[in-house]
Amino acid sequence: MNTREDVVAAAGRMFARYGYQGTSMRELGRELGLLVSSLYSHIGSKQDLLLEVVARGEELFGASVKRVPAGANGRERLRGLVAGHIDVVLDHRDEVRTFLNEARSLDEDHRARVVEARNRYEESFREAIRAGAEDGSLPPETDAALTAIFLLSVLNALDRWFSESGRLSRRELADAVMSFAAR
Amino acid sequence: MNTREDVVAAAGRMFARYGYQGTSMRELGRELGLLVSSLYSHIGSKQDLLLEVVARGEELFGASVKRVPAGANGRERLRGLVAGHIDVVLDHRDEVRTFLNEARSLDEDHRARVVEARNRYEESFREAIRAGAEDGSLPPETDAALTAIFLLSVLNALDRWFSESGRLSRRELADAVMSFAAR
DNA sequence: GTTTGACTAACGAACGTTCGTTCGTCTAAA
DNA sequence: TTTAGACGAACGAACGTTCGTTAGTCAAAC
Repeated sequence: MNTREDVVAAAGRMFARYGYQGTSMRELGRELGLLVSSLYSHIGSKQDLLLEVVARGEELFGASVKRVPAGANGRERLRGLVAGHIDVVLDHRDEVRTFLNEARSLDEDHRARVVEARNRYEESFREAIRAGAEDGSLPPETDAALTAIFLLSVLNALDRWFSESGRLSRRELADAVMSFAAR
Repeated sequence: MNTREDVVAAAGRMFARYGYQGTSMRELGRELGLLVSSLYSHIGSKQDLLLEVVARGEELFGASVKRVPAGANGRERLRGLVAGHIDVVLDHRDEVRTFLNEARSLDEDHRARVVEARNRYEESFREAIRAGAEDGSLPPETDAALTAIFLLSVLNALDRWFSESGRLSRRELADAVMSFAAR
């Protein structure tokens, strides 16, 4: 017997691996040992499923920002954002992948909401960098906009190569990412 | 009247925008003012179309590597690779996007070939970085593997934000990317 | 100078399959 | 006795592809 939670989780897994359009409801059912029609006891539509997975990704990043201590200096806040991002990406690969890659399959309104959430998130990086450049914890000439984009480019690509059993720990990875941004 | 070239170009455009699975042959036909069936006067199958677009992306990156002067020192070679990558990404957005994002829709053999091509390409970055660390043109402790990944993460994300009419020129962008690598 | 035949590009109908979704029914637990 | 979860059949629409056909072009053969 499956719960709604199982269905959403399996959808996340398959959306991340095969994409939204590449995932059929029949295959999703097979993943859970169910017939297609049985899925509709748990969910309203395939689009709802995507919406839910993407929303979870969105919330994970939002929660990560909130966890960064507000009192710290710019560099420490940026470090907190980087470490938080790493954790979110590696601990929730399916939701994050879907959030990052499959948002284009959302209807226009929801896609716009995702874009806005991403902008807000990126702004929190810019803000920390600007603060760091002013309080002296980061090089004063650091370009906040460009640095934020570069950092997020690196961070969002993580799950394509980073392995928990690899050469680097998460902490070492965060160090390496930070030393890219701040010198 | 359309040529085979028109069909491939339109396919690249649509694969880049909507994804392979998100592009129907009927919509591709509509883009060209043709009925679906007419497409098959020019191509063998939808998969062939993807294969061709991806192969073009592959060749563009391969050609870019060949354009880098072999005599230069490590840093200069890396700079050449970075500048070449920027040009390829921005001058051939459709093919590159399809090459980077839609390779998973290829059958296993061709996908494996793409992965191999990407590894070879990444290795040329690592090689230049290692050479630079040895010949003194880059900081001696530079981690070639990690730096290559970071650079390519940044470079591959370019077409999501870089605008030709924006604040940065391509040259300035290359400078910024290089200063990320070489610190 | 006309005819022939190969070739290209496009057509419209149809193929079998898969898609997401709906419906009424059954079963087992609450 | 109610109810939630799974079933199996069915829906119309869309999918990629194939088919036979047609109109137009161009060069060689007559």
